[in-house]
Amino acid sequence: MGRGKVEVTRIENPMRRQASFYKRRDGLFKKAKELSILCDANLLLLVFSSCGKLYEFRSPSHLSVETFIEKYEMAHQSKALDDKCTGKSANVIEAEKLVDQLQRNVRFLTGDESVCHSLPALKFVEQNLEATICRVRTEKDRKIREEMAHLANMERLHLRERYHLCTKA
Amino acid sequence: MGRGKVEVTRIENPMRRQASFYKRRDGLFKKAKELSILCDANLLLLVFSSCGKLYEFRSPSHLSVETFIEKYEMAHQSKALDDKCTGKSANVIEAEKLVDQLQRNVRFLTGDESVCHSLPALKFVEQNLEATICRVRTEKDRKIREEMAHLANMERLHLRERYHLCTKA
DNA sequence: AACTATTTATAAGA
DNA sequence: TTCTTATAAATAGTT
Repeated sequence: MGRGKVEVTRIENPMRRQASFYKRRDGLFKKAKELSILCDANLLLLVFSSCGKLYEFRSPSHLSVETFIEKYEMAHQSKALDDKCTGKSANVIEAEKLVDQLQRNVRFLTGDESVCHSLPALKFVEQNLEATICRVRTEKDRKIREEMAHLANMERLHLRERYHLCTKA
Repeated sequence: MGRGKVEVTRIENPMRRQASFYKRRDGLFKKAKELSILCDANLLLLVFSSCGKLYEFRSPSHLSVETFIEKYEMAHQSKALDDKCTGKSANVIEAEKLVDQLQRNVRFLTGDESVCHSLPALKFVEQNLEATICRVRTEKDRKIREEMAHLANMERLHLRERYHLCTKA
């Protein structure tokens, strides 16, 4: 692309690296936009320069970065579900991953790192967390009942089997 | 790019659109990779084809998509903080946005949509939420105490002022 | 998948 | 930065 073939390795000269960054960033965003329009694709592009500045492109059909992440998570959900069905021991690992992700978001919300939230904001978050924990507990209780019913059924079958053995003897 | 200038508008022919998608997607990913290596930039690229399939690129220095989102949130945090300092009424709107984001993540975890989580997973999530709500409450209480102290101080100053007025008279 | 005529991107220089 | 330009790279249409 230009005078002389480019070898894909880090540009050591900082000036040239910066110049190249501007040009290639612009080029990449242009290409991203074209792909989304020409081919009707949804896409998210986040670029952080080496000094930490953020540049962002989202295809217009999507409202927010979060919407993309949601879709991304959806696309991974089926995989996670498969893992669950095959290797049962992967359950906890999966849960840990999910919770870790939640933790990160929560850490952002509650702001361990010097963000001071307003009182109404905190009240709002608190209420929301209460509602969420309620939902999780309901689901947990349902699961427990389900498991107990399953055990009870197993027990019933087992007893019946023993009964048959006894009558045969 | 190619035989004839391209006008940037949706390709209506589905076959040609699909062909173009493959080529441009590959091109875009190549460019993304080059930018990250040549210019030492961190970047995330998520592409969803029109039929919903996900293609992803992350610069190697980042471990996960979540890490990117975290950085993205950080880059927006300062802006949010500014909003808070200027227009105090923006507080609740900001909180609502944050909580909405949390809600989305939580919805994914608790799975309103047919994902059935294991019992250990749910227990883990529950414990985690309990810890979180505890943190939020602590912060809320701190805020309340802070505000009360402020009011008490105002009251004290007010009383002293009245005392001066009385002694003068 | 491959080819190839063109357009497009961009590295280096000004 | 911004523009110019020589050259490499991408890709639309075709096979």
